[in-house]
Amino acid sequence: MAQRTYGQYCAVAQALDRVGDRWTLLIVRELLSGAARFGDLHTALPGIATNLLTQRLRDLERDGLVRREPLPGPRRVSSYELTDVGRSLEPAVLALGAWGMRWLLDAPYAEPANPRGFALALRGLLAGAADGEELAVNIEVGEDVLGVRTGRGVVTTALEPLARPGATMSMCYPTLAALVAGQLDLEAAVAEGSMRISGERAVVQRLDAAIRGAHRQLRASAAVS
Amino acid sequence: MAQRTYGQYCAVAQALDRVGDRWTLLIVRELLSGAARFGDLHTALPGIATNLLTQRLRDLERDGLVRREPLPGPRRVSSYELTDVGRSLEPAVLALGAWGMRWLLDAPYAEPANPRGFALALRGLLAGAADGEELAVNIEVGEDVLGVRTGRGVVTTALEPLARPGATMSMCYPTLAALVAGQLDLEAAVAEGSMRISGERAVVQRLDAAIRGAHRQLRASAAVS
DNA sequence: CGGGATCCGTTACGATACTG
DNA sequence: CAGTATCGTAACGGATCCCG
Repeated sequence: MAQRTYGQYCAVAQALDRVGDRWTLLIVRELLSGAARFGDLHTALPGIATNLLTQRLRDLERDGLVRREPLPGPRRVSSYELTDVGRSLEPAVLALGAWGMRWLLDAPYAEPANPRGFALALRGLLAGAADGEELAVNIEVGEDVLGVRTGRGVVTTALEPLARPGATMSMCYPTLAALVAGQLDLEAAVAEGSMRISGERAVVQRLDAAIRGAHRQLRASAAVS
Repeated sequence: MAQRTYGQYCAVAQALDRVGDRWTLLIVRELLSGAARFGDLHTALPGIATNLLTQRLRDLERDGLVRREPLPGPRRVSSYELTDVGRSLEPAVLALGAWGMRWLLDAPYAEPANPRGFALALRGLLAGAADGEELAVNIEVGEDVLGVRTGRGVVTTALEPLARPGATMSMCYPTLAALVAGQLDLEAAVAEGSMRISGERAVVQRLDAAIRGAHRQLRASAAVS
């Protein structure tokens, strides 16, 4: 938001002056799962015009949320990644996602599949629910592998597989969506054959318990409505 | 955002489809401190056009975040207040504010004074820092009185004075701003005469400690930048 | 006077085409 | 692939007017 700023003496307004523009927070959402190239972002943000994506990235760079790094190689290809300032938006993005989740709880899965979105969603789900649990799981879904690790107060998810996972789960995106939205639990998914599991069964069950715990919290806070 | 929706299968996008429009989250911010009338909102949101404020309130009402209630009296005056769905946005708004606070830490106070904004800011500051502390303080500032109460895991602030506060503080808005921004602590403010205190001195000191604790956390997370 | 509705110029956005 | 250029459309901002 270069021109239309609120300029209020208010922290929320200051935040929105940086990330309140259309598409901006969704770009940040993507980058919260790691660096990305222009084309990655353009794919993950269906409907954004290329000039607008350029504009937003320039704004974010100017405001110190995003750093642009030229990739090695002959072609002048850049990679965009969050600075520490940008990354520190994660709690706010997760809080917004926790609020917005209620409209997905009963929604059918919709294309296109967004690996980064699911990585972030899992991080948000597990952040409040998996304290103390030490888990390391790879989730194979479509072409992608999400590495999920929870520890003491820390949850990390990445698009890279973990080297030594306690277990590996394999499924398609609609199944993962149903799982994250709390429409399906692991038992049922395995029973109906939409998910395959290898590795330690107990690890998977603790993950399931954590996810279901997170949904209990979500449903409880959404039920007031 | 009626027309331009993201429509993605993503909780963040769903949230932004409801509160991602310009001004919308600032309207919610205002209403988080209690019901308000059209004119109150218009005053608190300098620069918003009246037609736009009307439009946003209608959108929020349609999406179930805001309820419109006719006030008693001959004139057909309405009051707008958040529904439970709307109120459940508070964590996200506070998280955004915590992130945006860094641009206020070294900024000079700017008009206009926004009592509701300060009430919310205090809530955000104390939410993470005053656990266990039982405090009840009235803050007299300008024409307004902010009632601040912290208890076990709960912080409430309102534009109403508390009936039996442990202490009462009196100051002007720039002083309150400096306090909330961590530019000034209570000792200094009292010493320089910009603040008057009555009631239990210990209560005020515990409040001071809580605020300074909150700023330690803020500075720590912002220092990474 | 509070609470809007209407009108209109300006800015931002969205779609597509084009270029190094 | 990573943008730039162009252009029609939708949203915003400011002012004015209206109505009880």
